[in-house]
Amino acid sequence: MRIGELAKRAGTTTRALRFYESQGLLEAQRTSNGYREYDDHDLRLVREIQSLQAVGLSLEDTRPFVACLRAGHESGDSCPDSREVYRRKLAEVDACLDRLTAVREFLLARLAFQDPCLVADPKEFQCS
Amino acid sequence: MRIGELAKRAGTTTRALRFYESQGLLEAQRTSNGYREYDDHDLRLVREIQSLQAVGLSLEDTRPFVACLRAGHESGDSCPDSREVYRRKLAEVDACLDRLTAVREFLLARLAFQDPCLVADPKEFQCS
DNA sequence: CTAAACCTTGACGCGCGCGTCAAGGCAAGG
DNA sequence: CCTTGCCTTGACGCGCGCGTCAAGGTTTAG
Repeated sequence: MRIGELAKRAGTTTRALRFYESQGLLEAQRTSNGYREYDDHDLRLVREIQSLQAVGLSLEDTRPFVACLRAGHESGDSCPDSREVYRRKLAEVDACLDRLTAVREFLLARLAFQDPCLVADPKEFQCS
Repeated sequence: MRIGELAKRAGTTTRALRFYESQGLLEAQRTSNGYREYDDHDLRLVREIQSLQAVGLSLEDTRPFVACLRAGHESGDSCPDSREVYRRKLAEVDACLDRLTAVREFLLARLAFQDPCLVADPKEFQCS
């Protein structure tokens, strides 16, 4: 299949596919007229990239998964490098959760602080 | 005080302060030679901006807080517009927490089982 | 007098994953 | 023949909050 059909079947754009190729994530055969030619295996690679991006991994982070599939493994995350990416991302997510939880509590506190303005001295807290 | 001293006292850079001015967040008097001149009130404004940025608010979101302080209020978050920003940000944070929690569970599942199952439909997992 | 250390405006760079022209080649239908 | 709809490479745009020169002017210390 050519790039347009691959894009359609993967639910993405030709621009994205060409970008993946420029980043060395996706390769393509070329027909005599210079058109890119893909097969179902390439579709599988693109879907792998998409699902990983959906989880918040960067394109760079998807590299080991793609390499793992290219190496013939059934799933992209069965290789050590891929699993290391998972672990690193998990640590990032945990840190992010902590930070956001703190931010959330800060916001709740600030919102609650002046809500009792109806009870407090109206000269100190202005609610308009 | 001039811009260098304000930057030092606020723990930021002159570039940031000039950028705030270009965004209409910070104003400055000018001396005869064209230098910006600030006072303690401006320092207060800058600190307000910084603390809000630390919570994850964009510069645009700090605008109501600065305006609130300029209007003479004791705290930047005592005005309705500021509180609305707080509420909107809280909703964002809550949504982000939900997404990150889902991502975390996905990562844990993938790491736990050597033989992984297929990914669910790719949804948006974009979190700051 | 010179050098250092301030200040000014203006403009480009960066990360990241593409979107969006631009300018053209190739293949097939009418 | 022309149009339509694919395809090619190349290059700039975007968001956001500044960093980082560039090319000067001003003030102060020695």
